[in-house]
Amino acid sequence: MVRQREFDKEQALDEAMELFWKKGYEATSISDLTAAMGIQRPSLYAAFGGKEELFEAALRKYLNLHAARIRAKLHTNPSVKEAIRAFFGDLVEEGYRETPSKGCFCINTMVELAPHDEKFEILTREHEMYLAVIFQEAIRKGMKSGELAGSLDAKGLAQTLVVALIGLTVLLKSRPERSFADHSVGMVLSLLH
Amino acid sequence: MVRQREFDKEQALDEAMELFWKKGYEATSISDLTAAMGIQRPSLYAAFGGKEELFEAALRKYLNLHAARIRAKLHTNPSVKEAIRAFFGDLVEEGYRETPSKGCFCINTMVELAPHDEKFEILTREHEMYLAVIFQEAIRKGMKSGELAGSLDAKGLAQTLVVALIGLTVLLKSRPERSFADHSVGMVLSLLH
DNA sequence: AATAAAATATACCGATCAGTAAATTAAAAA
DNA sequence: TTTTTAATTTACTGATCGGTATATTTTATT
Repeated sequence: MVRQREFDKEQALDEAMELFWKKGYEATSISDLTAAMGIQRPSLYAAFGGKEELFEAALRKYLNLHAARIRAKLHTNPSVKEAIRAFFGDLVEEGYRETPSKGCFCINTMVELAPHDEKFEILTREHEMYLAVIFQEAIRKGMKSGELAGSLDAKGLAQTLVVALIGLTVLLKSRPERSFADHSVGMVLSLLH
Repeated sequence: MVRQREFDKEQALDEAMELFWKKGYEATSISDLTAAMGIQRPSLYAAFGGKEELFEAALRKYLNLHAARIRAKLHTNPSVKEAIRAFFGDLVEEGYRETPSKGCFCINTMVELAPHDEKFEILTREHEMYLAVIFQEAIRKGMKSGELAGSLDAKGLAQTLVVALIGLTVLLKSRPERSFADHSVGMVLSLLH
């Protein structure tokens, strides 16, 4: 009955995600996108609607992958303290290895679009709140196991870790001396003691 | 010998700074700028060179004002602890009052331009390092006066405050529940004890 | 008053922007 | 095999982009 799509929609969305992640919304043109996605212009509009709809789809995909990746990282190590330490260590490590530093697609969008578009304000806010919940779960787990003091404020601590995560991610884009990031990570982790 | 400029260059630069700060580099057009600055297009190019040069001039002006404002805020209160508490309190307060939240021009530039333009990577990095020095001076002052423990790591602590400042500023763009910001501020301030 | 230098205003440049109309091609259903 | 539906390709739209050529106006110097 119908001709079928010649490209893989998820794969094309992945390419769009990478490009929007790396360059942001305004600096990415439809021509950039079609080139990276390997499709023609009308195919993009037929499959994804338009630039903003495509951006939103790419961001939503990123948010899902991002949250899942963080949750997984926080549960690979039996020690919650070690897991969180490794998480921030890897964050810094990757920030210096990757060039240029794409940072976090969610954070990039909070800065570029959230202030002027309520849809992205909500989307990014809910993601950051969700990340706080993920950290909170890990902290509670450590408190239950006795690894962390039962007197800790799990929620406040988790929210503080998210603030530090955002701050570090943005700071790394300017490639400061390594000790700047390392000292900050150490200080933040000391809140777990 | 020559006709003199009919507009005030510093005043025009202020308008450009506000606009770039609010909208970022890519989303701000020359037409937006001339309208806000109240000048004609060729006057802009004659006085400032071009879009990127104007952006850099606006950013440099912001960085100077920003650093001076922070230094002043940290020295209005005889208690360093109270001064830092007030600083972060005001930051959160303003983040919720101002709509939309312009955030920090330096942070916006770190996210939008630093990863792809070494000039802005350096400019923003040096500003954040300078902010850390300003915080460090305040902390050392508190240590000398006996208000803060002499065992504190002033440098690391100052760098951590900068990371928290960045994280909070970005987070506020998504307008999270107030307690999110307040709890994080409280936790970070607890590092001063 | 004449001259020279720079700021102004109008109008324009080619390039690129996001988005689409029209024609062609492919493939499933009849 | 014919028909129908949608994906592809090519080419295009008007609008806007950053930047500038040209001509006019202003003002200090001669």
